Amino acid sequence: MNQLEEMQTFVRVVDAGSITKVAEQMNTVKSAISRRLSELESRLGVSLLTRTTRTHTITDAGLTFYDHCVRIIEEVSQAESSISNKEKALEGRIRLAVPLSFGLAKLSPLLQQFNNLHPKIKFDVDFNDRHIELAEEGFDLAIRIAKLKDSSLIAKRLTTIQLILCASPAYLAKHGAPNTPQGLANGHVKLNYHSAPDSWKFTTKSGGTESISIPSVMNANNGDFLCQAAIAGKGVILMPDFICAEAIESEQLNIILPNQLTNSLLNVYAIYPQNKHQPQRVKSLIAFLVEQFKTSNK
Amino acid sequence: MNQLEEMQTFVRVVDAGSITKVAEQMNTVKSAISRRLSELESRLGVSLLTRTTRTHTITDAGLTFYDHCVRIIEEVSQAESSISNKEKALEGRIRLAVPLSFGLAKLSPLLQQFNNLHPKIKFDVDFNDRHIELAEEGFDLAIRIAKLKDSSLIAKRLTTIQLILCASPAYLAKHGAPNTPQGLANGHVKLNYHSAPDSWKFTTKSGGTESISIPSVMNANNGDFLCQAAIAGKGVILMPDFICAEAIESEQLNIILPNQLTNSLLNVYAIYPQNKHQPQRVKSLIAFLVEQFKTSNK
DNA sequence: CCTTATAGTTCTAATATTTGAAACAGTAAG
DNA sequence: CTTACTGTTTCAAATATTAGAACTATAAGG
Repeated sequence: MNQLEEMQTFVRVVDAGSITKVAEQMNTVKSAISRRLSELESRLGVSLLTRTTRTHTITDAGLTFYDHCVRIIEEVSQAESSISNKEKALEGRIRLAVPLSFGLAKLSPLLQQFNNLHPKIKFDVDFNDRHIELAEEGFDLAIRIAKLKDSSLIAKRLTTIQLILCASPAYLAKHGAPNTPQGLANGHVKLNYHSAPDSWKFTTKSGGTESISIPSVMNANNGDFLCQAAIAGKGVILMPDFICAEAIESEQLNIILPNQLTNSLLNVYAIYPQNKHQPQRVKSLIAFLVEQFKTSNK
Repeated sequence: MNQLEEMQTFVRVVDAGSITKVAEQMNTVKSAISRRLSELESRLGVSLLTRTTRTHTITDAGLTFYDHCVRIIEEVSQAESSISNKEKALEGRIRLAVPLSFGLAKLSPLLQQFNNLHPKIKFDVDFNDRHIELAEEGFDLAIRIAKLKDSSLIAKRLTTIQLILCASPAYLAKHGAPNTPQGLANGHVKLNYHSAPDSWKFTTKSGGTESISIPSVMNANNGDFLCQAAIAGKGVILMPDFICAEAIESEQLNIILPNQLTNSLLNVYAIYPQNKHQPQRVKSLIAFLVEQFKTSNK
C-alpha cells in the first residue's frame, strides 16, 4: 500500500486519459497501473473512474480527489526538494562551538575568510570552554583542544598547539632565570591556566623525565588574562603559543627552558556527530579548516 | 519505498522522542522504525535526526521537513476522508438521465419523495429521449424503456409499461370501431409515436399472429402531443398507459382491440455503470425506486 | 457487417520489499 | 561496576508488487 504512488498514478491516468500511456511513462506495465487504481478505489471505497472496457470518465468523487492529489504531490515534492537543496547547497546556518581563546585568536579570521568565500552560509558560533554535548544541543561542529572521549563523534585533527613556558624579563631578573627544571623549583611561582595539570613534566638532557610542581599565585580560566599577569611579572605561565606568541615576539615575555617540556603539544580537533548525511556546508567548512591549518603550519 | 509511511514514522518519532515508543504505537518492532528513518534520510540525502546511541535531536533540516510532513499527512487524511465520507453519506449529487414522458409522469413524483427523505441529495436530471453514453457523459444512473444492449452497464427492472391502442369516440364514430385486427386495416390512420414499429402485431383469438400496418398521418417524438391529437380525433395511437390513462379514464379516448396486442409490455430499467464502488446515494435511489414501483404495481 | 487492432482487467509465477526476532553496541542510572 | 534500556544491524520468513500472458470487450476500418 503506497498511497503516494497510488495518488500519483491516479493523477497521471486522469491527465493522460489512458492507462496504457501512463504505464509507458512510468516504465511499467498496464496491469500494474490498473491494479494500483483498483487498489486505491477499494481502499477509499469509492469509484474514481467510471470505466467501460476501453475508456474511463472521472467521477465527481474522482474530481475532488484529483484536486487533493495534485496539491499533495506538489507539497511532497516541495518538502523533499526544499530540504535536499538546502542541505546540498552552500547555504544555511552552521552551529559551531569553539574554545574561547583559540577561537578568537586562530579560528575567527578563518571563519571570516570562509564567510567571504560562501556568503550564504551563516554562522552561529558559541565561544565557550565548557564541555558541550554536540548532538544534544544541536551543534553541527565543535573545535576541541586535546583529548576527547565521546566515541559517537568523529574527530579530525586540524592543527597542533605548542605549549610554551615563559615569564616576564622583570620577573626573571628578580627570581632568576632557571637553566634546569630543578632551578624552576626554587622559589618560582606560577599563574595557573584552567585545566592545566598541577605539575609540569620535563625531559632532561640525559633523556629522563622530571616532574616539577610549583605554587600557583593566580588561577584563571582565561589565557589572555594570565598572559597579561605574566607580562606584569606575577609569575611563570605555561601557555599555548597562540596566546603568548606576540608578547614573546615583543620581548614582554621570555621563554623558559625551551624544548624541555614533555608533551608540550596539544592537538586541535574538529569534532562532529557521526551523521550519515552531513550538510554540504559543514563538509565544506571542515575541509576548509583542514586545508588552512595545513598551509599555515608549513 | 512508501514515502507517506516514512513521513508518518518520522513525525511520530519526533513527537514521541523515542523509536521504541513509536514502534509500540504503530504495532511493529523498533527495527522497522529505525530502518524507515534511515531509508528516508538516505533518500533525502540529509540527516533529519542527529543520533547518539540512546537519544536523538532533530536537525535544522529535520525541523523544516517535520513541518512539511505534518501538513502533508493532514492533507492526505483530509483528501481520503472527505471523499470517502461524501460517498458513504446520503448526500451529494446524482446525475440522472430519464426519458421525457415517463420521467415527467412517473418518475418525477418519486424523485420528489426521495428528495424529501434525503434532502441533502441533489439531483441533476436530464429529461431526454436520446441515447446517452452513461459512463462517458458522467451519469450515475439512467432510466431506459425496453431493450438495451450496452453490456458494460448493469440493468435493474423497475416496472412494466402497458401499450394501449386507442382513439377518440368521435374518430371511432366516424371510422368505425374495429373488432378485429383486420377491421383496423380498413381505412384507419395512425398517429405515429417516435420509435414505434411500423406495423403492429396482434395475437388472434385462434392463437395466430397478425401484423397490421396502417398509414400514419402524423409523426412526433412526444407522446403527450400525439395523445392530444388523438383526443382531437386525428387517428389511432399506440401509447404507453401512463400517457393515455387519464384520457381513457375520462372517456376522451376509447381502447381498441383490448388484450389482443402481442408484446404490449415494455420493461423499464434503471441502468448504471458497473462501478465496483457506487456512491451510497445512488444505491439508495435505486433501492427506493425498485421498492416504490413494486408497491405501486400491486 | 465482419475483421482486426486496441484498451483495460485478471491471473500467476517470479521478484522485490518489508517484517520480526535476535544479537549487538553503547549509554544512563542506580 | 552492574543492570536496564535505547537504538542499530542482520537475516530468514512473510508479504507485497511486478511482468507477462490470456482474456474480455470495444472501436475502427474495410
